Amino acid sequence: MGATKTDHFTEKQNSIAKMIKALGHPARIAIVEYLMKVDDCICGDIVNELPLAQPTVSQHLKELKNAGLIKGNVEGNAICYCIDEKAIEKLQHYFTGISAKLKLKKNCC
Amino acid sequence: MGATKTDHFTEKQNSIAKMIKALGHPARIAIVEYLMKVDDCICGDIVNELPLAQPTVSQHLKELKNAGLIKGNVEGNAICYCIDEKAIEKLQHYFTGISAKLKLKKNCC
DNA sequence: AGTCTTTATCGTAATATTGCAATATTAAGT
DNA sequence: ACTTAATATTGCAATATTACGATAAAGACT
Repeated sequence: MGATKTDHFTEKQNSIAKMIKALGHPARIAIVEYLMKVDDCICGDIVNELPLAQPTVSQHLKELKNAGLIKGNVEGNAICYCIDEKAIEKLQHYFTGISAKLKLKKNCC
Repeated sequence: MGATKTDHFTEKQNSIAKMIKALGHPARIAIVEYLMKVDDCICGDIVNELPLAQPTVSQHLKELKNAGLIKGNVEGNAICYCIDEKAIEKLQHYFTGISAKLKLKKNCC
């Protein structure tokens, strides 16, 4: 085995898991945090910022993009990557929802 | 290679990535969502709820516990697993923080 | 056209994850 | 002590992820 059995779970569960999984790596957290504080978002700057080789960073960016967490814009020679605000909001709402429901519940442990 | 280079990132980045990663699997999302809506949280019920074999579920529970997302309480013969509210809140705050900062910024893409 | 710069892709090695059958462990009930 | 029930651990096969060197692709510049 080794492959996740996605077909046994709901669309929603798979979809949210995919987004969350994309952020489940320190390099990708670092990328998002960098994009958050910077005004122009050039790929090359990200490569310089991270302690990883250029192909590795490129791969991480691809995964973030694939999960819908960032968007890429061709800017002449370079590429400008930005956080997709809506995706982050989706995650925020997901956790806010869980938190709210937990507060209405008495936890047994 | 194949191993994440955690030593090149900050403690915070590694720590949040670890929590997020633990949720980045539909089975573990399903477990958390199940624990959220149910009043007693017996391991056996989770096994029955999920479309996975008992050892697999046990492993997922272990990962969630290891990441601090759930707590386990021995309840006689069975084990009661509950969501750790504080962990979820931490995640909620993390995403709320990003969202808030993004709103103060003009995104270029 | 040739060159430089920037980013992506390919190929591959190392490691991690997923999933399960078999087995072990632990506590309860008899 | 024996048996049953619930959960964990072990061992292993299949697959995925991470990382990077080498190379390709695409646009800018001369």
